[in-house]
Amino acid sequence: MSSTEKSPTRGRKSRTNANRPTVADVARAAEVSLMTVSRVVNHGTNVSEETRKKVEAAIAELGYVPNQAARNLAGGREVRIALLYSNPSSAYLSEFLMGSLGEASVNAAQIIVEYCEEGVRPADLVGKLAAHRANAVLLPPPLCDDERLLKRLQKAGLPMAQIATGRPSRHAYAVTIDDAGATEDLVRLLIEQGHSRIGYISGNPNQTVSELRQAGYEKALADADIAPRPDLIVSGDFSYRSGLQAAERLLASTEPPTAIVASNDDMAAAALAVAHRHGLDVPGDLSVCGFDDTAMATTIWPELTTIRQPISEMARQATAMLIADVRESPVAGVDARHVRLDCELVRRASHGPPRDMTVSPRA
Amino acid sequence: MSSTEKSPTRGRKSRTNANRPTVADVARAAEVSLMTVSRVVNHGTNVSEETRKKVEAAIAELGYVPNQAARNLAGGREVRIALLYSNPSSAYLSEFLMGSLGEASVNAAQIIVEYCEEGVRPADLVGKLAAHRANAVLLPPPLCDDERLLKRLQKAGLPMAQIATGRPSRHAYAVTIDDAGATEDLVRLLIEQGHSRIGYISGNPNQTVSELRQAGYEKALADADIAPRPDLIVSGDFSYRSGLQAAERLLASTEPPTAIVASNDDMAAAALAVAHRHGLDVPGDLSVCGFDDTAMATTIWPELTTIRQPISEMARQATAMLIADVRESPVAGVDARHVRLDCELVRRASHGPPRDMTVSPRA
DNA sequence: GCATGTCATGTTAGCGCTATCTTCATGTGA
DNA sequence: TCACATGAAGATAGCGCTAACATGACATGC
Repeated sequence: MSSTEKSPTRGRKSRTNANRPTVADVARAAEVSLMTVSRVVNHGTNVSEETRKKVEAAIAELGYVPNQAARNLAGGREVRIALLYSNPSSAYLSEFLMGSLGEASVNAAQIIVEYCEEGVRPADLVGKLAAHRANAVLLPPPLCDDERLLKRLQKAGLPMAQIATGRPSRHAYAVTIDDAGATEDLVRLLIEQGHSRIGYISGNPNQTVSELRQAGYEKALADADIAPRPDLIVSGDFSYRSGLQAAERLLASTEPPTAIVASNDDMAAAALAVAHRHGLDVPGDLSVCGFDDTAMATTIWPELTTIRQPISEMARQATAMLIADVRESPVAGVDARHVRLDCELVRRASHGPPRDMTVSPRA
Repeated sequence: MSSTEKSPTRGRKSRTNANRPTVADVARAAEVSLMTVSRVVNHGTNVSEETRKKVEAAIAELGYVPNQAARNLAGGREVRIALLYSNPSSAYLSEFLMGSLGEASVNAAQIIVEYCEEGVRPADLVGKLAAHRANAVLLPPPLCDDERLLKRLQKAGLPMAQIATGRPSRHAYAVTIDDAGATEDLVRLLIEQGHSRIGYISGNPNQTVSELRQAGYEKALADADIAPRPDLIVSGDFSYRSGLQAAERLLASTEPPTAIVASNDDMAAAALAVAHRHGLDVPGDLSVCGFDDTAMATTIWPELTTIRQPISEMARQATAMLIADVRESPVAGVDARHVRLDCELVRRASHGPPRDMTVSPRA
């Protein structure tokens, strides 16, 4: 029942958090007032260069680190960002979290991870968010495309950020990549290597990026005057399983493709497995490309040629936007901003010229 | 420059956090004092049943949620747990994070995710932790087995928790499973189905669980009076890549195994891929089993028979232990507690009786 | 009956920080 | 010259909560 029994500094010490230096300590050391220290630590306006240096020296010497709890209390602007997820693709999620948690940690914001079932009622969800005191929401795919959810969150006045959506909302922040362009690049690469029968495995139609990626594929073909063949476009849903089926169908064709572009890495990995099961050499007999550059891409063999999507960076930026919104702009929701990040074509070992090309290149 | 210009409630409102109800509001509504509300919200000792009900009703009515920042400030016991990771196996990490973040969120603790390179100097690391004001450390594998790191953290007086280690330290909390027993069960299952040539792909020797799992394999063989064959034990390092090589070696044997037990799912998946490349049917020609039951196990085809390791629950419990330590026990480090959780053999489609057994069972 | 204990509750004083107001020195232009 | 803006500080008052102590109402034992 008693813990501070033998503590030499009763009462006092037991409440203080491991007697860490406080602003007061720094102020004393630097021979300035409390507020001056606070000003230096924060924006740093209205402080003379000389004073700032003194304070900074004192901070360094004492190893002062601001107490975030006190800051939040005094400032009244605690940032609690709910990360809603429904797609348990662990590779995506963990990379996402790395970016988001990193940014949150730097800015002393809280990330609350909330699993959101497929058919959850948006109203219930909003209630839950309130209970968690969330004041911003992070929406990775596929939730970023859920219109009802977006509308509900907007109505609740919560700033939100869509990550990797194909259709950024006017009422939300959004961080995207050029899905169409990236896919186009990938397909163009294959065409340049001599492929003309290029199969495509599309993504889940409930994610808006699926359309964009497919459009990129079609555009690349059109630009090269290759007539699109409907039998070379097979629908998947981003799962490995669906990739297996899709690849089987593509390879069962009477005139099978010499390359398969899958709209994510999981399905590309599945296509690879199917190719091997059919006794095909990759990339000798069949080139296979993916999208995302998740861990899977370098896990499997041969390593996948794919599009590197900067998931972690996207999460980081989205988180930063929300933090800025909550901390600064009280008129949230109107001046939403959309950001598009670059992505990169990563050439690895799963693609190459088609077999007939290696015999007589440039046919 | 000015934001509260037209605000009807100057000064006052701009500082308060979206005028949420506070203890004072609840106290007023319930007609009791501030402290009584606090007591109800916390431990709840020394409050009459009648009063408690009144307060709880008021809390429910107003939708009061305690302000954690204020609590931490007043209580002086902010919990900041550093999660050190070096193994970027995303499947593991994201499941781990789910458990840990969930528990942390419920208990209003902070999780700080810190990437820790292979050869980082423990001294530097401790410095970094101090800068983050971390007051507890979570150590997933393989860091949980780094003796130098453990020693250094202990010296720094930081309570720590090892997750999935084979060698719990006296100075740390630990959450483990019965790695040896689980592997034994798996191998026994194969033996019961008629296998006797069972290959084994071991894990990274820098993780203590590797030994335990292999010991389980050997024990199961010994119990069944099957002479161990050194050529059936191949070393891997938990990576898919190493699994490919190991499986190739096993299958290249003059008398190849009829089953392969890999000490994790990634390597089992690799073994599966190699089997397919060799034209072997799984499980018809070869049974393949894994360990962990990560997303990989159900992603690939056929789905993997494996050991389900409750990663998320392990992370949750470890986090809970650390929170309890920081919040309550000031004599940390001595009364460390170790917990062992149950794990489960998950029978899926990648195992079955060996081919010759299907012809003449019970040979 | 009075000292003493126990329980339910109230009062007070901060936790460490920042918003806001105030002060005091400097410019600046009429 | 003085009113007035501007910049660089300091003083003060809380943010919402809880630890520690104080109070008052009973029950207990001698």
